[in-house]
Order: sequence, then C-alpha cells, then structure tokens
Amino acid sequence: MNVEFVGRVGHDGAVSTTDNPETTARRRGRRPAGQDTRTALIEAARAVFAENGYDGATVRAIATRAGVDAAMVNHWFGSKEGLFAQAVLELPFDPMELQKALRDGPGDELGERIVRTFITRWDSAGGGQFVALIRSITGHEQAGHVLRDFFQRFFSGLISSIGSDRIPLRMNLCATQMVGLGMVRYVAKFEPLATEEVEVLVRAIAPNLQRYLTGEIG
Amino acid sequence: MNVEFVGRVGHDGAVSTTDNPETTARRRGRRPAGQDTRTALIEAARAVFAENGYDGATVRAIATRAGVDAAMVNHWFGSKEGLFAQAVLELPFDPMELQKALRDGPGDELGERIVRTFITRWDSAGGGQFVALIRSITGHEQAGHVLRDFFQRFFSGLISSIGSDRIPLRMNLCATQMVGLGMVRYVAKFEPLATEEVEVLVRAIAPNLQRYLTGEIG
DNA sequence: GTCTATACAACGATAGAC
DNA sequence: GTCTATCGTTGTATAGAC
Repeated sequence: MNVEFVGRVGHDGAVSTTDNPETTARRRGRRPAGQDTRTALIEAARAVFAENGYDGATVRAIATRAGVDAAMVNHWFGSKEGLFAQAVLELPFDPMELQKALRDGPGDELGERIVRTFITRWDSAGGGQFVALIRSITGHEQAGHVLRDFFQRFFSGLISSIGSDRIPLRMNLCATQMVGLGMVRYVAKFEPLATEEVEVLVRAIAPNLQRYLTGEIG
Repeated sequence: MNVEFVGRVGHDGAVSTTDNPETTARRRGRRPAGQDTRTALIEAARAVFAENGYDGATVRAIATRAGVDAAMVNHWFGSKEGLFAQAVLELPFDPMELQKALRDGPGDELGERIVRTFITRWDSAGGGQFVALIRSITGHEQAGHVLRDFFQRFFSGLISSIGSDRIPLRMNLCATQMVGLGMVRYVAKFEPLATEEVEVLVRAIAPNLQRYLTGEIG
C-alpha cells in the first residue's frame, strides 16, 4: 500500500473547541467548525483496535462508531495505519514512511539504522509519549495485542527484506531490545543511558540488534 | 497505630510510665495478636522508598514510620533489600540470594545464567507480577528512581565481579535487554516468544547479554 | 512452660565536617 | 587526618501469645 502520512504528528493542536460532542444527528456537507471529527475518530479507533486488534479492526467500523464517514480516516490520518499510530500508539512518526526509509541501505547495517532512528525520533518527541504508550499497554488488557500486531507488521517487513529464517522469533527478539531501550531511556531513565549521546548507544546496541536480525540465534 | 500502653522498663525492673500518647517508647516482647508488624513495615517501606529512592530510604526511617524497631526489618525480611523486594518490587525472589547464586560459575557464562534464571523465576511466579511491577514504575513518578537504584546495585555487583570497564553503561544496557524481555514475554505477550522454551531463549538472548557484560561495546 | 515477636544495645563500615 | 554522626546489621534478653 502506498501511504501518504497526512495526520498531524504528536502535538495536540488547538482544534478542539467543541461544545457538544454527543450530538447524534448527522447532516450532509461540511460540519460546523469546532466539531472535532478527528478526536472522535481517535476515540473510536482506540476502542475498536483494543477490541479486535489491528487486522480485526475495520476502517468502516471505526468510522461508524465515531459517527462519521469512513473517508474521514483517510482525510485526517492518511491511512488505517496512520490512524493506528495516532490513536493507539501515539507514535511520533509514520510507521510506513519509517519502514521505507530504513530499507534504504545495506542489510548488515539495518540494526544500526533502526537504533539510530528509534532514539532520534523518540528523543525529539520527548520521552513522555513513550511513557504514555507503555502505560496504555500495561493498562488495557487488549492493548498488548495491538502492539503485537503492529510490531509484527513493522519488523517482519524489514526482516523479510533481508532474508533471514525464523522471522517471527527474530521479530520478537528485536522487540525485546527496542522496547527495553525505550523503557530504560524514557520511562525509568537510568543514567548514564538516559542522557547518553545517540551514536554511543548506536555503537553499543546496534550489533546486538543486528544479531537478532541476521545473526546466528541458536 | 498499635501503641495503647506506653511504658519503659529499667534495668532494676522498675516501670516508669507516662501518659503522653506520642511517646515513641514501646513495650518489648511479643505484641498482641492482630498487630501486623510485617504489613506495617511493607506499607511504610512503600512510602519511604517512593519518596527517597532505595539509597535515600533508611531502615530506621521505615521502622519509625511503621512504629516498630529497625531490627524488625531483618527479622521479617532478612535485609533492607529483602524488604525492598517484598514491598516495592514484589519480586518473586530474594535479590541477594539470587546475586550470590549467579556469581557461581564462569564469567563468560554469566549472561546465560542471568537469562535462564530470569525467565525461570518470573515464569514460575506467573507473568502478572511483572505486569504489576511495570505498572508501578509507569504509574508513580518516583518508582522509576527506585528501580534504577535497585538495578544499579544488583547488576553492578555482578559486573564488577568480572572486571569490565564502563560499568554504569553496561549495567544500563543489560537493563534494556532484561526489561525488554520481560515486557515482550509477560506484558505484551508476543508470540512465539511468550510461550517459547526457556533454553531456546537462552541460546538466542544470552550472547547479546554477555556482550553487554564483557564484550566490546564501542 | 514454650515459643517467638519484640525492643534495645552495640558493632563494623562509611560518609562528611572540620 | 580525626572526629562525629549515621548507616545496615547482629546479638540478646524479655514480654506476652499460645
């Protein structure tokens, strides 16, 4: 799928000046200013993704619950994945665009690119968003399922492009390293890692990630 | 809380009493049934650890808040670290005993022992305890500080025994791998890793942890 | 009477003030 | 360097539950 990332990233703009979000009557044409379709979609998406996982959740179901047309998903978030990123994971980047960028370059340096990009993006977004992500995962029972689907899609696409065996396990192992990195740097804030230079961490962690991607894992 | 009679017994057997209810002196000997010193210590420890971190919290301060003697910490929990494990981290094992066990064996197999023990212990405890641990870290602001102190003490003791440089960073890197492993196996429950055989994971992960412990990290 | 939870004193280690 | 305060821990006598 070719995805153009339209949705805003991270910040909550001054969009929501809604006075009554519980209106059930639907009109055709452009709705009055201040009716925050985008927020309604995010809330509906949180519920539907949590209930059914990524693959099980349909754009139509989300739009119906939000009380808007399904086309609004593409208008506000570019794609189903863009909505997913904004609503559930609150990622500070677009997964597809990132995956595409990571594929550019030699396969034996993929781990390096992943670690560098991961730290750079989350750093610039501020650690608070990662904390919110983890909290949503530990809080809701189904949120782990959502993250699992996402990781599977994201990492398995990367790994398959360099042709390793035991893709599912390798994807899981990569997840342990990257999630743990986020936990230590942004949630628990261990020193010196939390304030360490990016390239130092890349040199330290990338070889381990690369082993999970293409190395011998027993 | 549990002081209804305030008195002090001198060496000569004379009993001097006071009617001041705020006197800190307490009777010796076994207290009336139903006065749960152990629970009082855990509750006090939660508060003091959360306020001051591991090193900042003193056994005496905890005992004072619980209204008992500091020696009760050793009597009921073996040590300050045992109390910490029970009260804040709710670990399914005793950190000191575990650290001692991990030191037995060749240094180049330390990573293997850590991974195997980590998975075995948490598996037998059920993943729910790990979820609770993570939730307490993400929830309370100070809990990350507590975990940080604990990890530092636990891992730095292990690493220093095998003599590597850059101990603090290596400890942090080990934390990324182990915390991430716990997140993926017990919280997010990625498959196949969540139900994978222990020894398969040991072969996959131990070399990476060993590199953080004694290898070249850039 | 027996057992044990308890308080108190004291020890070695350690960190900071002077 | 010396002194002091405080830390975690240990030993021990004992009060009170059983």
